[in-house]
Amino acid sequence: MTRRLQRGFFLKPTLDVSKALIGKFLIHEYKGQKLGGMIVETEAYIGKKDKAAHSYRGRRTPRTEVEYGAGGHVYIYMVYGMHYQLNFVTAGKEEPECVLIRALEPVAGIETMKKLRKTRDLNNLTNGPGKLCQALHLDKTLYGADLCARDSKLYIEDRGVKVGSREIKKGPRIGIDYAGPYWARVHWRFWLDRSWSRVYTFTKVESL
DNA sequence: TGTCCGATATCCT
DNA sequence: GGATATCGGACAT
Repeated sequence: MTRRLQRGFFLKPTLDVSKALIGKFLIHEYKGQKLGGMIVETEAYIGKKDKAAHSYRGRRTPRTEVEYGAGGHVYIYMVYGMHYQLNFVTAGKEEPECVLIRALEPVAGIETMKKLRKTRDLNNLTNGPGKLCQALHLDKTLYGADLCARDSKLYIEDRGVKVGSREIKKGPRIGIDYAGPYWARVHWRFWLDRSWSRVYTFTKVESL
């Protein structure tokens, strides 16, 4: 049984949504072909109080605007001038919270994704937030897109994969040292322990 | 208008 | 493990 996630899925506490997304399938229909895979790593950004979030203390700019709207919309932006980062808006209106998608296990359209990524290495295809955007051809044009719209080219599927809570590991988020020791340490990153993504994860943790 | 620097990836040694 | 590519948002001037 496969079904697309509907609005209600995203209108919940952001940490819950971050964990619930593990094991779901992110699909982008690009040039008539499905590209995507199973979500295996996420991070929560809980606006207002979270110093690591773009919407810290309610910062509201053209970039963060979509975070103040309804859950289930896409917040995507560029970092370091060359990588995109895919996020989903969560929680209620006026609460600027979101989930960053950090890694997938590639499942659909693998050959096309290899071309987009210019690599033959399956283990290097979607194991990072910038990499998965390149593999699925996600860019600024998707800013504000509605994952729950009937005609959306980007959506999340529940394909019936069961993930036990014990299989979900958690740890500090990546690359946010600027947020100070407290926010850099909260365990708001989640990953599927059975996935190869743990290799990526553990490497990064060692370097913290 | 100008400056700073980031929720990274890659290539090199 | 270290350098560096390369854009544009945020905020100060």
